[in-house]
Amino acid sequence: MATIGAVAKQAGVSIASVSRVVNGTTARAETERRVRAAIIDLGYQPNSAARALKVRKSEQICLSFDDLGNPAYVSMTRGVGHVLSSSHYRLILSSAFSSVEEIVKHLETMGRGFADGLIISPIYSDPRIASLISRLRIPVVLVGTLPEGLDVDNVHVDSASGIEMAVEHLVETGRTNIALVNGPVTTNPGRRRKAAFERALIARGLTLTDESIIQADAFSPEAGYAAISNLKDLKKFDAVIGGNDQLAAGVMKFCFEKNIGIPSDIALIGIDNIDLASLLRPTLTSIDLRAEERGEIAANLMLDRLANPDRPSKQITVEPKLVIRESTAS
Amino acid sequence: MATIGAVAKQAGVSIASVSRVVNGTTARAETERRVRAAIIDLGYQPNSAARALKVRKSEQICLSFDDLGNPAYVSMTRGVGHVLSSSHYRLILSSAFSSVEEIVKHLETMGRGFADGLIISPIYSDPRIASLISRLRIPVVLVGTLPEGLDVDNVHVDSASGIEMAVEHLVETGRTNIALVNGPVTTNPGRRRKAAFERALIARGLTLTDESIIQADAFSPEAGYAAISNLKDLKKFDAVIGGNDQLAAGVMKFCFEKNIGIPSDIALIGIDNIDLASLLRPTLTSIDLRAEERGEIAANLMLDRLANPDRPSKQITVEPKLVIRESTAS
DNA sequence: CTCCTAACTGTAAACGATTACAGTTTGAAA
DNA sequence: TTTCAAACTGTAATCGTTTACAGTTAGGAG
Repeated sequence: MATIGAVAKQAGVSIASVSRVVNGTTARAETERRVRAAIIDLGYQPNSAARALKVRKSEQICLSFDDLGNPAYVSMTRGVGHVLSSSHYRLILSSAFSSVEEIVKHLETMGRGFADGLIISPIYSDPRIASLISRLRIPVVLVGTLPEGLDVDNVHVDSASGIEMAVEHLVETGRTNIALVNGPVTTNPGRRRKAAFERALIARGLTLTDESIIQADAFSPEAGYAAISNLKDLKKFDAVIGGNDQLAAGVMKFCFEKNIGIPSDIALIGIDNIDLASLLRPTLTSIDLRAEERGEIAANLMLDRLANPDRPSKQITVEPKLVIRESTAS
Repeated sequence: MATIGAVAKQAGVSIASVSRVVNGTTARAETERRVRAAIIDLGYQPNSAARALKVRKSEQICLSFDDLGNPAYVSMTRGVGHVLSSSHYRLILSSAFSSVEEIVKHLETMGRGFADGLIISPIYSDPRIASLISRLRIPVVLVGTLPEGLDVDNVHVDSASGIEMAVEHLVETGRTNIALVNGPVTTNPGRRRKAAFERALIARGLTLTDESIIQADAFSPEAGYAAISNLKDLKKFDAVIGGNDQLAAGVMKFCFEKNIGIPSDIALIGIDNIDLASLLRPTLTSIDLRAEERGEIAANLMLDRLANPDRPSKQITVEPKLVIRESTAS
């Protein structure tokens, strides 16, 4: 494996000159020609560890989230990737955490100069996570609910207002008994959507009982199906909001099997507006949380912060958007 | 930012001793105690670039593929992640390539000691890709069709036999006029599925005309919908095979809108058996290409190769599995 | 108490790049 | 031809680790 020294020798110049040619600083035409020839000759590739050690930069930005299986995160990744591809930073992903421990382990390796910036969207809210993030010496952009007292760039979607829109829309289309099939309350989205749902129902004087919130143990179709199956009497509701589209898809599957008509017997709304929403039958009304856009914003915040390390941190809020489809027709 | 030297000073030992404690070599109990105390005191984290430079290892394995939007790759990632999480290697992902140029750029950075191993699943077959891979000095596991003359570890699913199964199943359930809504033929899967489809039809003496293969320009529901919309006379077919489940979902959507019954008028089969298949209505019969399992196999091949660099390369073939659902009922 | 081995520890040389700084060339102007 | 500034080039220090090697220490055996 050729090093810069080998190239220098082959070209008959100093390693400083090779370095300058590689990094685009000025050099005499003849020098440059010889260096380039030697580089091709030897198949030289600069060693990135050595470079990173010297310049204290890895040219990498890490995007991490908890659940690659959720298409909303895939959209977010697309947004981030799109913005970063026109910068000189490489995007690397780190995902599929199964536990808070893994997140912690991951955050620790972030402290080792492994990336120049971290865009993170944690769904679990554990005090350790906030504390580790605050100790990180690299810029962090947090996508999602900002933990108390953490001062980093943040992009956040007003999911409470999304729930609000969903309830509003259901009421407008004549529904009054609304249930929420919620994701785990150990997660931020789970907790916040639950709270927002309760507020929205109370604000309108709608019935809210213990049974109005049905807890699923994951944000997946299977979990949605299982959760709704456990419900004694689905018929007493005329509308269901899924904690996300996948949960809603599980509910829809159950209703189909039990011959419960959507939207005739029960209206159904999902959250995230992933591709699946328009493929289901009936097509699924959904609250679009603009994941791709949030990814773009996060990436831009990161680039801005990297270029300008001392600016005060920014918090950006994105407004959700109601996408009406068949599952809530009157 | 604390370095090993600062820790050594604080603990009153040499940097060699600190290094030994950190890396788990033997040390006197008292030494170890003092070093650990200093580490916690200073919040020391070893610099990974310096370590990588010295030991010529990054402890990272890179997984790259072209389309994160395809849930099959997400499954594959899960398989890889699962295996790697019990090793000391970190998994990093690199995806969302929009062009062969980007893949090439990416492969070049792989040559810089950025990862210790590369698991790659390229869908485009470009001679440059094969040539770059063969020049890489790190172990490579290729998931998918192995380019001519490239001698690396490989895991490959016999998709021809999958198509075979699909046709067989359709014939058994009484269909004889079968169309394929294929993904782009600029991709390996697109090309191979087309060829396998033609062979299967010819082998059975079934009608195969120019119209039997409908080319979509991506492996997405929208592309499937668009492709099938362009077809003059869908009615002359009694079965459609989608190049993947997402293409099939697009076809299903179209059929629903045009009041074409599935499976009554047309039987439909997808490929990949992603979650979506069981959420659609009717549920979608699909050829399971065992993406998660292929990911596991690939990761194990990689670990094995890393432990044993000189063994001859292995090629492993996975058999697809037909999952029968409603969309092909007689 | 002396000796000896085993266990530990420290010194210093790498790893492969970047970059001040000082020295050398170049070429136009006088 | 000489002069001088601008442009280029080379030397050597440095980034933060690991590790061979040599030196030290500990503690049991004699």
